[in-house]
Amino acid sequence: MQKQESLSKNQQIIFDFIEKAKEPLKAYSILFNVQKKGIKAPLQVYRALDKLVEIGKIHKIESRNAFIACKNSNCEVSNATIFSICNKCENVSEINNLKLSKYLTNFEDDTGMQYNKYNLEFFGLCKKCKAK
Amino acid sequence: MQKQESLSKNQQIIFDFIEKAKEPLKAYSILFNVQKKGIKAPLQVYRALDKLVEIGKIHKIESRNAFIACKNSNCEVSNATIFSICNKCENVSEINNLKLSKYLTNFEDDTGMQYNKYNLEFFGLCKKCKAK
DNA sequence: TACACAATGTTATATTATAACAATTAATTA
DNA sequence: TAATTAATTGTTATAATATAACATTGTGTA
Repeated sequence: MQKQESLSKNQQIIFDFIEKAKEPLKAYSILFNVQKKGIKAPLQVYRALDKLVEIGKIHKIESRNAFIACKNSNCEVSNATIFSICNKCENVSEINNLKLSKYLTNFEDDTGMQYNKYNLEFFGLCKKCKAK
Repeated sequence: MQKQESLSKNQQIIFDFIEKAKEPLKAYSILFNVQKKGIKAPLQVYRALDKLVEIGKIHKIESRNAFIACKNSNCEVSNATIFSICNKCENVSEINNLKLSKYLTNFEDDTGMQYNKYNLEFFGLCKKCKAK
């Protein structure tokens, strides 16, 4: 059985497209763009996206319903993500801050709940938009 | 002009319903349940939800597309939310941890971006589900 | 009272995502 | 290598989530 060392055909097509992009992509925008590669249906896209998220090659920006390639090798292990989102230009970037990620990974509340995953999204104005 | 000290009719109906609920509610489930109160269209629900989120009376659980009443008076000021989500029973609760929220509110990365809002969702198994 | 703006009502439609089922491909193991 | 098992694919239909556009009504304030 495939051990996810390599991606399947559709997964590879979709990952390549997301990785090349500079901003998070929406599922139907991906669909539109990979139709020339033979991917015709939403479900083909969503299945690949699900898998890619699962194995940590991409992340979903929940507040935007969009997908972005992982730039942080740690994520593949931890399933933990931290993003910075500009509310004006919609620029999204992954925050790679060891101190913060450690803090969150080790976080325990008083309920005895055990966390194996978290997703954090920071919103604000990026440097460029602030200057305007 | 109304200063949001009081809610409008639709806002109040929808807030009351969400506040009574013990779990996060989806927009169309809210719609179905408030139809007897005269709210007939999705847009009426979404408009009220938008406003209630904006003024901090409710929060959106982004990963679930669901809405929950705020149990933390600080949120109304800060727009900062931290949730704990059980992946099995789907129980969601707001984490009220001053140390963590301060840490996040004061967080600065090296991009010079200024954050005025964040949303954090922790995932795992709650005590009950872990025991099973 | 007149103005400005928030909120409402309504219809239509856009966007995001999954169900269900059949067929195929790839790794495992007997 | 044949049989087995699981992942992946293909396809059609449909469910679930959310917004556009426009007309109207309510409410606070100058």
